Amino acid sequence: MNLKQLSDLLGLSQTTVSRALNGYPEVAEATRLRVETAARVHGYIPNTRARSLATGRAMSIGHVIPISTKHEMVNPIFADFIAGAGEHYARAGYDMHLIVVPDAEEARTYRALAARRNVDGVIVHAPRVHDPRLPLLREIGLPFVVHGRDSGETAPYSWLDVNNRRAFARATGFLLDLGHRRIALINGLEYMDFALRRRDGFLRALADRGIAADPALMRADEMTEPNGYDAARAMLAAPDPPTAFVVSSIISAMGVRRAIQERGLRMGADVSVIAHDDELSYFRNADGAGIPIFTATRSSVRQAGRQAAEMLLSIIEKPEPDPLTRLFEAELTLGRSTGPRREGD
Amino acid sequence: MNLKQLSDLLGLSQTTVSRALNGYPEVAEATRLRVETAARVHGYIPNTRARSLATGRAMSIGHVIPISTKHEMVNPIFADFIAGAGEHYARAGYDMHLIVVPDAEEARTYRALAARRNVDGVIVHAPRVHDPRLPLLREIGLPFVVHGRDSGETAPYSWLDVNNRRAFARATGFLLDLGHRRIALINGLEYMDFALRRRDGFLRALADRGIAADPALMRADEMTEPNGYDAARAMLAAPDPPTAFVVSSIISAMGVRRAIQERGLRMGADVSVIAHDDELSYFRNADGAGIPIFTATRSSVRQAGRQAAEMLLSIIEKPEPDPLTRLFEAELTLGRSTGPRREGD
DNA sequence: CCCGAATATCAAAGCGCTTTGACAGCCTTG
DNA sequence: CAAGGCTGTCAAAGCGCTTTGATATTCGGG
Repeated sequence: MNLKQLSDLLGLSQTTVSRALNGYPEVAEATRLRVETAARVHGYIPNTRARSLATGRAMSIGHVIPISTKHEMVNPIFADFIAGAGEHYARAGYDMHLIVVPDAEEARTYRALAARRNVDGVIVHAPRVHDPRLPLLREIGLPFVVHGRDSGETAPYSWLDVNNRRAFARATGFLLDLGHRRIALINGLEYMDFALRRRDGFLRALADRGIAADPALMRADEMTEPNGYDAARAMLAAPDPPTAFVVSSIISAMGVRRAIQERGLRMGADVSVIAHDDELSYFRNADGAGIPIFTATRSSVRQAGRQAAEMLLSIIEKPEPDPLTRLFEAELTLGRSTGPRREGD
Repeated sequence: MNLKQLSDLLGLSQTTVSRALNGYPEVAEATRLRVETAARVHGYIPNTRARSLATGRAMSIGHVIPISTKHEMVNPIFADFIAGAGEHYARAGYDMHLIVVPDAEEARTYRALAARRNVDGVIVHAPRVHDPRLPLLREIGLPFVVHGRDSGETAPYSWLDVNNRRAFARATGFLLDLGHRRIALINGLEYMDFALRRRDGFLRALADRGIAADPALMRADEMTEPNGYDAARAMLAAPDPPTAFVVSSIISAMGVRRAIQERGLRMGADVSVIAHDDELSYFRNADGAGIPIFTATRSSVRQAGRQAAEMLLSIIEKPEPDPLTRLFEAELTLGRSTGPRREGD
């Protein structure tokens, strides 16, 4: 069933039917009603491609997820972010287009994306420092919103991000308040912008108390469970082990917990851990009773997805001269993984 | 730069330019070369929407990911599967379209998807038993490949799946060989088809040795770390605890391991665990030395994604009367989480 | 040297929709 | 009652591409 068939059926012109369906004012209310019921009855739904060819709007948003060719990893927060964004798109009548880009072919892929005009804008995931995608997208003229920020980028752009620096400074400060002095940082890869900010926050909190950071207690790697385990195990086995950990992800924190337990120590009593919790659906940070397992800096990545979608659509639908930005504060939620430094440590 | 501009520039008709670019034989080789270089130089890339309006092919595949409204969870294997599929699409010149569907609105969403004609086919994720999506898609006439199977579906359809029944039977058999008799199953939600098959395999292996299954040792739930922990903890605290676990996911297995350690037991020595390993990029089942942590039934979900994409494209490009099916055998890889039953248990 | 086949190119129709500009018909208003 | 303003509807152009059917051009063979 296409527009022509429907309008023939109704004895109206395609123009009138199209207008009726798209809510234009110049069609009589009685006609609109007649058209709408006919459309419903016959299951008429406009062909997206024809429509977007005519309007110039693709009604589709691209999500560009970089696959690090080195590690072949997909960011685990990606699925939840997508789910959040998808909710908003569905409401707004947009489609979601996924573009999996090996970092080697970024430029080519983006140019093709823009030329082929099948998305109205993109969400940029996992920005690095001096991320080449931002100037590229600007040059191409494709609207975009970045999930995260790029400290290396000087020109303004739209982004939303959690206050990573503040969150990690607070987490570290909290551990210092508990008396800890040997605090380790298990971070993500530090060419990722968020990881750099977290590191900054960590270092700043230490510096504020006049404590020198120990490079042996800082590790940056892909945020997997085994990596968390390996890092923590090595540190705990060293001569002057940490009494507390700040960890960039719940996933690596699970590895840290394993290393702690394996050493016969109790998390929360002997060793404290604060993790960053993105509220991933498969790692709800809560025990059966709903009490958080990890003390955590918390910020829902799913919620971020919803907001990113909302921002991008608003930019596309009515472009503003100034870019949109949104900064979330992470909550610091108390769980059972932190406690005062034990005497003698 | 569009086709008209390019052909004007070259002094050729749009027809010739289009044919030259699309590899039709009726254009002189010299002309083709001239056209191709001009296209490259001026960065001409055909507008997808116009092209697919003309050809009737969307050059786009939909991935329908159900969001269980109850749990608001996104299947964690989804990201890796997508990454694998994405690789193949990129090679074949297809786009990937994501459709996040709350299970309540399935029918409506699919019908709209088909009517709007913006995908040439879909991959169905996470089939349930008697999944309504299969008959629906067949009725609509949209080509599809199911990742997994639907035991409740009698009509033939294209699918690819891992031999879950066999894998879990082997895993259980292996534990029986090691002398274990009290073996627990920590499964996924059993309205999911894969979970049901795993359960079957588990039960069959027990039955083959004449061992009665103990309902107290069987649990089906969302495969999260806390759920694995809760289930294992409860079982280990009961009067006649299991000496081994078969677990449907590496993620819940991490919870099981936690419960074991917390009880002061050693995984692999006091209690054995076999997990199903989808080779998720963030949960590589290996320690620093590359030795698997968990003994596991292993099958790469990323590889499955690649294959699913390949199957679907082949179905779309040259439809066969019979559906395509592909069954993988999971490897049973020995890690350090299994060992013989201890005396006296 | 002409004819017919093969080769290279083209004009135009069509994909299904939106949107512009025009046009009937009707109602006010002076 | 004519002029002018609304209303509701329409025909047709256009979005950028592919593809059909036709038309030049070339070439070898009789």
